[in-house]
Amino acid sequence: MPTALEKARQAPDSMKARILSTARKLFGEYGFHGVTTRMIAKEVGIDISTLHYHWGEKQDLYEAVLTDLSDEIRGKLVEIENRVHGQPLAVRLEVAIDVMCDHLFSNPESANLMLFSHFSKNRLTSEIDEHMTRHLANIAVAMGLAVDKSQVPPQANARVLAVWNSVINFAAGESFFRPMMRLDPQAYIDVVKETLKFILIPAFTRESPVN
Amino acid sequence: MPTALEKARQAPDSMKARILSTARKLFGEYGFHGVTTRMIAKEVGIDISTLHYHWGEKQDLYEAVLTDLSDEIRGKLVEIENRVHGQPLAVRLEVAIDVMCDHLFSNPESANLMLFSHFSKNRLTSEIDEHMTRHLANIAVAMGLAVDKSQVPPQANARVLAVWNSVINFAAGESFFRPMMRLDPQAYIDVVKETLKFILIPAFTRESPVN
DNA sequence: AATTCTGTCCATCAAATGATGGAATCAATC
DNA sequence: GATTGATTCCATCATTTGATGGACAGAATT
Repeated sequence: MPTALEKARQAPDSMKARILSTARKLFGEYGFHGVTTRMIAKEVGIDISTLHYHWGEKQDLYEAVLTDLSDEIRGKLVEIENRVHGQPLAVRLEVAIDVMCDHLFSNPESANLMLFSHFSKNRLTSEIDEHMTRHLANIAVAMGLAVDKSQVPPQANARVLAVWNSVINFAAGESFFRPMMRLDPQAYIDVVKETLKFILIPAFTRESPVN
Repeated sequence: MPTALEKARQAPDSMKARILSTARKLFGEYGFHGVTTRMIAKEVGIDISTLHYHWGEKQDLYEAVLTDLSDEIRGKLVEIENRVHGQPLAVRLEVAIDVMCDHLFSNPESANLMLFSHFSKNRLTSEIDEHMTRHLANIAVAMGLAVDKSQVPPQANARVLAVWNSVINFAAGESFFRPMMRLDPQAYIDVVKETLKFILIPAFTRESPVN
């Protein structure tokens, strides 16, 4: 008998997982209201009934997408923390920027989904919000901006948000920014990484400048 | 006989202007697909026919909203440029942050609309995109990152975008960020301004630090 | 072999949505 | 006062959309 954990992790080619994956891609491109259940079903190549059978109503599917995204982000943050443990802040920032950029540019819908979920006034995602709040608190502690992850001062939260947002913006905005800069995809990624380091590192290392 | 210019500037309480204003507010809150013409008409207190009579189809109204927004942004940028002319970069940044924050927090839908129009994959707004591209080129020149506004290097564009986005993010994300930080509106604005200056000014002044 | 369970699709529904034609209202002009 | 033009609303349409009931097929279980 499969455990609850095993059941939760769908085989990646199961119908339920394929629907989730396609829904994630489309919701990331067009937002909740810009996607119809028929669009998702057609992209998967199934009937809408099959979609509803597996995921219930549209909103449930959307929330499943956000939960999936939240888990993925947590995984990336853990990976970063493991790689930079004990390093000085400038190095931590640099690695975090590189890892998050590589990840977000390989998964273009992730950044869009985060923007949609943070900036839409349809605040129907309170559970995901709490996950996000925890992630940001962890980053604040990791960056030395707070000592206790349950008591992060507003200034620390704001600084973490500034970092976090500047990273996801360049990923989510690629379809507008990159044509504007006339860069090919790889050059765009390189310029974004360089720019993020240019902007972010001096702010957090000015007490003891690297140069 | 009113000139074309006078006709273009609607009396602010004319029906056409009231519809535009309400549409702007709602599109800023819920995005293009999240708003129905009936929602706008109901909020104005009129029939949908009246809305269609003045603005044609929904998409035309949406594009009018974006054009309106673009004009407003250009006005603010001109205002900033007038106020900081001849000042050193650190001062220019500080004033720009203050003015843009004050403006965006007084017009909460503006930041959302910009996010929607830049990050949505429905790139139906090519004309507005060109306006935005020009605005960003002007900022690049004003910040000394480019000499010729018709030839802005990608790095300069990226740095301007990083600044620009970090400002509008805090405005657009207030409904998520402010509850997270448990701040009242004024305190939130103050923390945002302080954070933006903390992040942005060191990056652009590290050759000659202020301290 | 009969039964049950799971997954899939077809047909269909009710509500929402974008849009329009035409009547009614009202002010300006003749 | 009649006429014209602009504005507004009511009634209505055709599509789209989210969602469901029920038939059907195949696998698993008895």
